[in-house]
Amino acid sequence: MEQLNQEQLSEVRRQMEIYTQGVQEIIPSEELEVKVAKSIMKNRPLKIKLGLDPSAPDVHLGHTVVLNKLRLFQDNGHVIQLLIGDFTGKIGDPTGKSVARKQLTDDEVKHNAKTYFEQFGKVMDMEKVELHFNSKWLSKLNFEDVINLAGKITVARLMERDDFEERIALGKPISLHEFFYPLMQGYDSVELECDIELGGTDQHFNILMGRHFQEKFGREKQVAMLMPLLEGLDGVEKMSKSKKNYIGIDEQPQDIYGKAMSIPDELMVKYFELITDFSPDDLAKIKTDLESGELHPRDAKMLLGKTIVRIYHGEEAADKAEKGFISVFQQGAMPDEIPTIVWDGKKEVAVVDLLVELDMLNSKSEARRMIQNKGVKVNGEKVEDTHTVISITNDLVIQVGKRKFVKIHI
RNA sequence: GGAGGGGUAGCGAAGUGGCUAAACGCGGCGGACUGUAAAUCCGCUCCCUACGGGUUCGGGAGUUCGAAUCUCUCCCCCUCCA
Repeated sequence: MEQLNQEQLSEVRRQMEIYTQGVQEIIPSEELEVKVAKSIMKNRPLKIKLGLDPSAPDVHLGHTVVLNKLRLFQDNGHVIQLLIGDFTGKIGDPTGKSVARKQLTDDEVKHNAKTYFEQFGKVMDMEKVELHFNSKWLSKLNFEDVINLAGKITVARLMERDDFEERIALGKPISLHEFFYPLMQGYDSVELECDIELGGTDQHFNILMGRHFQEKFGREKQVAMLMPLLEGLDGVEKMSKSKKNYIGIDEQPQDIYGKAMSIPDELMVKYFELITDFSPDDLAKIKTDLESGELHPRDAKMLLGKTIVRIYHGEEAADKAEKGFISVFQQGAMPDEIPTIVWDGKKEVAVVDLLVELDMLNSKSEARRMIQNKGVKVNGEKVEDTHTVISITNDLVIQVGKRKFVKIHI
């Protein structure tokens, strides 16, 4: 290999520092540096792949851990390859569930891809992103091709996958088709000739399959970059839509702020590290101040909430969200902005009916319970009796629990 | 192809003719205390025309005064052997 000059060498170091920050694992880490060096020397951008599940298009903060990293590559002139697993999605990820994933129509896939595109735009420059669908090549393989592909990997190797190992130990079933999922993901990397594949640590096995197959097909092997998984609001499970423990980047500022405030303290630092734009120095200061007690955990969390809102909605919205939070939750006032619902029903309504019609609760029984538990307020006054009848007036405010408010307009 | 085990509320799991709208645990929700954190405590957790009524225990049909519990049948899942 030709020698890098001094300037190029420091450029390699600069980029490496950026890329490796906050990454859980790089496999193998030396190769990343080689790739970056080559790219700089030959002035050829690296291709960074990110695989996406076409069935869950709501982007939340968990995704942004990876997206932020991609963005850094993009900022330095490298090419991001977004791969929509439209074909793979039909087979189903081996998650231990017996229920087969429902097949998506082409329209749904397109729609979901578009949603990704719009939401990713908040983090990266979509103009420069390459978009791919793996059905393009996977749907063309015939049975012979598939057998050939399968011949390039051993069963023993496949069974090393944590999930499979676990299920074998527990005596749970593994369908044969599930073995093909890693094969397909690996083959995608062959097709895309990617230099790096990014993903969460849960993608460890699949991403290494990319290396394996690239080698079998005589291509240059990709580097695996694994980002830590972000736990959701419950502090235990990985953030995901199905667990309902997520903060969506599309959500309202107040909601984002509020949800951020409800994360367990132990998670704060991790959130700061993975989903905010603080510099390593700032992060270090927050950490030490928290430890010394100089920074109250509550205040740190408020800073976190404000920062997240700022990133996705701007400075102004962040200020507003914080002020709203202080007045509503710390001082018990009513929020400034309450969703308004136009009421064209009767003027005199039983509370229980009202709560259901406003869609604040699912059934009258639930409404009665909620009232008995002292969780319903009308214009700030607690409703004591389940039989209460409300006279509807303009701007009447109904509150359920601590956070649900609705204002009525006639 | 053979043998066996199983499908109960969001999940896990009791219950095997009336006392079961169904124990218990988890989760979830509300309240108290707080910092919409943790811990703790209290209450709730099928629906409704609500001191009562209606529909629930994989689907359907039956036996019975009465079934999640018994019979038949269909569907689905799992384990072991070949």
